[in-house]
Amino acid sequence: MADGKFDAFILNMSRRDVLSGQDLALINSLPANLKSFRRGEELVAEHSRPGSSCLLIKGMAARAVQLSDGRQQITALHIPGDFVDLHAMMLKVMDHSVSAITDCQAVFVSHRALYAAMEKSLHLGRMFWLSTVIDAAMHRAWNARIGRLAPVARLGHLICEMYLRFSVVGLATENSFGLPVTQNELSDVFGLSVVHVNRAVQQLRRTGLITWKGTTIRIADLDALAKFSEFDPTYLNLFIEPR
Amino acid sequence: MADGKFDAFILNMSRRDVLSGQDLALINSLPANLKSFRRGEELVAEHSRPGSSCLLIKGMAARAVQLSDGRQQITALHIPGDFVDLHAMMLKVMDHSVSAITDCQAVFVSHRALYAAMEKSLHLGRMFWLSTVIDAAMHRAWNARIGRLAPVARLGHLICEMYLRFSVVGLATENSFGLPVTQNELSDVFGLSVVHVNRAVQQLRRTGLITWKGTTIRIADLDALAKFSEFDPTYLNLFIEPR
DNA sequence: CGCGCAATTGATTGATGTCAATTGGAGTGG
DNA sequence: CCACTCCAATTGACATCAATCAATTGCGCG
Repeated sequence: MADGKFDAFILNMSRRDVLSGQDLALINSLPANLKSFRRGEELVAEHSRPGSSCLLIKGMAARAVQLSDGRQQITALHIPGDFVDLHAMMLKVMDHSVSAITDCQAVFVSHRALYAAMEKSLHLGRMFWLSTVIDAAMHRAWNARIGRLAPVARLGHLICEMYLRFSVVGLATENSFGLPVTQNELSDVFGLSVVHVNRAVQQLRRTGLITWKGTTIRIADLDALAKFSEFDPTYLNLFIEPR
Repeated sequence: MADGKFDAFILNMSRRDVLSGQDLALINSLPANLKSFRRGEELVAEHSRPGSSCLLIKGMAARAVQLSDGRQQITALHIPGDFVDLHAMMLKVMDHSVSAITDCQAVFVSHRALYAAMEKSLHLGRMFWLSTVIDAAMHRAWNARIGRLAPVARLGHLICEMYLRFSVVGLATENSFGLPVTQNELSDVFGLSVVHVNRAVQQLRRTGLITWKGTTIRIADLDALAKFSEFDPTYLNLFIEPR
């Protein structure tokens, strides 16, 4: 324990509720099986029945729903500290896959160990529940983004979200962060063609609201970007509440 | 208790796991505050902090994310037996609203009572968790639908989903069910214009895969419709598993 | 230096939104 | 039972948006 594997997850949860010493100890003593993945590799396969759930430690991963003709929709982007696959504990059979967007590291915790920890602390159990319910809230926001926002606004909205999420786990500076996602992957996030994503990126650059060079995004004016993109951070649940 | 308010919810859960006698008793003894709503009324307001969660008994309701200019995206459609707002228990602040699509009835159960029941049965707590995690899986499927399916396929996909869900709670016949949702509401579900929804409806009718008169939809060939619409029911979790 | 992937561009086709009527059907009052 | 109203469904014409196709450019890395 205290080897830091769970630090980012703890940061994440601590932004939403106070964790007791017992909760922290239980988390840190979870048996964690560290694995590394190369960009493009699958962490969890669609239709599989995982016996353990993965928590991302390093790099980025995506959940994707696959279509029969090979197209896919990315339904979530995950960053260090996200307990990505807690859903599998209740769902039993994966309705989607999780794969590495960059080289990444994740720890796998068996469902047996998670059940045991939850029995010792009902509150910790609720924290796990909370984590999946925030995922659901993000799914809703992504739905609205795809369904109702113009392409440029979709981009701005995602940038606001990712900036805040990276900030929580200490991976953003005052006004910039790294987003190692290709435009092709973004096209699967936004339900657009690659070409159109590219045009949206350029259009967003022209607004002057952001600078985007390589994988580094610098936000010139977060409030203005949020307004421009109809971004309301409520769904990220970044407030401490007893839960 | 045993007044039937929770029957549809129990049907729903029983299709996913075995409920013990204790679980059933706990559910049926939950203090339930019945309320009626007229079409268009709000059951739960965006940004509110509900102290209780609602379970739909009769009629249909929709979750919707609102945009500043009045547009909205419907992120879920709910039918009798759906414990619609369990999410609020963990989220504390609503990131979306729930409103009546038809006249409807719902019971409200206080979070205090739900916490108490969950303390008596960890398994029941997991059933509540499961319910929200299935919602998340549906959100993912809806994401893929909006992002990657053609308008006609989106319609077919929704029809498959609603048919199965209505079947579970005994509200569908062998091959038909009632879907009291206007094309205008469907446009907010699919992220399309009303006009285009109308054209998609007609196009789907022309395939002969369904008949749709008034609010009644008859499915001529479910397998063919599912194939046509890239519908894979995995995400609905319609299998019994110990959870 | 050259390979390979990602980003970018232009031209074109096809899909979807918008606008403006019109039709159809259920319910209401006379 | 008929006229009227309201709302949902439908239609056609047209403008826009976004996908597709086909290169080309730019950049990181061996």
